[in-house]
Amino acid sequence: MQNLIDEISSAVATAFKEAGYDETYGKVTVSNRPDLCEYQCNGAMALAKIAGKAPFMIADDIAAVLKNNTMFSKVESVKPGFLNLDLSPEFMAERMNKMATTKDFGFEKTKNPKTIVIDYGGPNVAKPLHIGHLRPAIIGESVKRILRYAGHTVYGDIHIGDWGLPIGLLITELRRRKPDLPYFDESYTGEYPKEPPFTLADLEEMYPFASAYSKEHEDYHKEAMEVTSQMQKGNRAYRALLDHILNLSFADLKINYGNLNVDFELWLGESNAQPYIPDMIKDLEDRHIAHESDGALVVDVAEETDKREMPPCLIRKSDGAALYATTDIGTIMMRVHDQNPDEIIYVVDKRQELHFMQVFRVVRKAGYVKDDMKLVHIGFGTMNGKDGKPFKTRDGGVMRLSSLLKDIEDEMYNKIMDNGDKDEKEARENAKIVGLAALKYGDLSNQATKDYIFDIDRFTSFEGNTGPYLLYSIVRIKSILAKYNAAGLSTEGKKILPPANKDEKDLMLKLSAFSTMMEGAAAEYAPHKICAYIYELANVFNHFYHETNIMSCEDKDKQAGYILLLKLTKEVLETCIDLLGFEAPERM
RNA sequence: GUGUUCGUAGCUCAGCUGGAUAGAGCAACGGCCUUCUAAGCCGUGGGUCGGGGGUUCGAAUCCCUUCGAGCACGCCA
Repeated sequence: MQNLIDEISSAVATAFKEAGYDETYGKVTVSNRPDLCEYQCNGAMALAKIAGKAPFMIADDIAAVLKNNTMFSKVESVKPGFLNLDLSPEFMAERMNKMATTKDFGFEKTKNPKTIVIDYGGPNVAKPLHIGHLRPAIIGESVKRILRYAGHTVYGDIHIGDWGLPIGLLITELRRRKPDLPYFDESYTGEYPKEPPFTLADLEEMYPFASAYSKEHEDYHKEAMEVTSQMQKGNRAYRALLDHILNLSFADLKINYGNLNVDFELWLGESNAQPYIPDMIKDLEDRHIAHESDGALVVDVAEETDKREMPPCLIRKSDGAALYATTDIGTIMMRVHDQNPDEIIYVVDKRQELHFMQVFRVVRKAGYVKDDMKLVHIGFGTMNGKDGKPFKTRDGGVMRLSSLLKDIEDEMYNKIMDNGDKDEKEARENAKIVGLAALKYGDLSNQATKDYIFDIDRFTSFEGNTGPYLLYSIVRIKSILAKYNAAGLSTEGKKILPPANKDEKDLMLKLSAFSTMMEGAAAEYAPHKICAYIYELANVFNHFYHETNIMSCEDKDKQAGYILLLKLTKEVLETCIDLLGFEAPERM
């Protein structure tokens, strides 16, 4: 079903044509002066100069044509040349009923469905998730859901860091501690044990130790580099250890991402891209796309139109090792081979903008991606503390994600209990659900590209533009729907009636904006647009709720109409929060 | 140094493909619970949209300039 804005626009455009003007000026927008009208068209003013006619005269002509259109209850041309429009209640009701009974509330899926890979994880093996992994997970998951809702086929890839020196360090440290393991016996030819010789906790303790130790001891560092190199070349024992490390890490990551309500279709990592690298480097050399510079192999990616200095992209170090960019190029080749996507989206810290610009240019220059392949870097900003500096623990360290989640859950729990809830078990469960919503909404309601201030008190507040406020609004609707059903009433055969007052109409107008909002959110990868929308929707609902007595309404047709309207509101809100990656409890 | 992002109310943020009086929330102050969850609703005060110039009938929005802040700039990932 057509967008409301488009439907109105096309009616106005037709009027422009009928009045003898260029119909492309018939664009309608939601009014920025709700006290004056619901929708407005400013086309007459833009057209005035070209048409050589005063803008208000044009607006008058258009208004005259539109006067008889039953879509509108008010058509007015105002002073400089505004065209002000109100929709008729009957048209509004028809629109609502259609919306309530059409799939996805009448939102039309894209006419050009794409295959998209979205890269939004980036954790490292054997290291716990920390605060730095929060934004990519939250934003990436939401963007994935939004694009999927828009009709695309989307694969989320965790893109785990499982290839570099960290693995070498772990193996080196393991050998130092347990030299007698069969993995370190070069004459050993049998099967390696199925059970890992360490736990995840061991690994999490070993890595920081090894990392620090290697910085102090040159020979240890060299050994780790050698082990890394051997592992990358396919050393059987080291690969077996890598598998153990990966298995433990994956299991743990699944739990931790699960707690965030985040999941991935592809559990691939840097190691999976390695098979593509040797041929890729050879190809770049053979075709003289890459050349040597100070002993390293680089690809020039500067373009004439560059305003900035564009340093070449390094793809091989002078010691022969691959780097970050090399792996990312290999990963793109792997994705082209496996999913053949039309678009790849990276949800990665904005500080890496230059890196992605270089990588994207290399793959284009080398022709590794089709010309119309879209490569996007959604660079998100830093999560800062209240002091405006990057968020840290009290002692200045990097906070674990699990600690952060626990802090928020506890904070929520205390607030719920303070609020007079007596059931501790339910309070606990709700604290988890509402806490996650508080966290995600707090993050997503900001534009992804901007830095933002993480303020646990503000995010978990029940008041204002917060996750909890939205959930509360949904719960209120659920409660009244339950009461209606419990009273043995039914909306069978009933319809949403034309709005009788401003509160009803405002709610309907806001609901009608859903499709347009979704199009914008999908086109711009902008979860914050959904946040802004549901906040406004919750506001108009709460206002309506406050002004309207539903259960005590004598007129059963009217009452059923209200219920249907609330049901629609609830479904739209629930759909939206699902796209943001959280859910509402039954009661609060 | 070069480039880039940003600067909107005391605080946290929307608005930025140009339109009518720049919007929310928090904080402050004042109302509304014997009636569907007051985690709600209503109201009051608070802004020369960093400064200056330009384009335009019209600029928070586009262009230039200046000040201020963050970030990135070949062998880490």
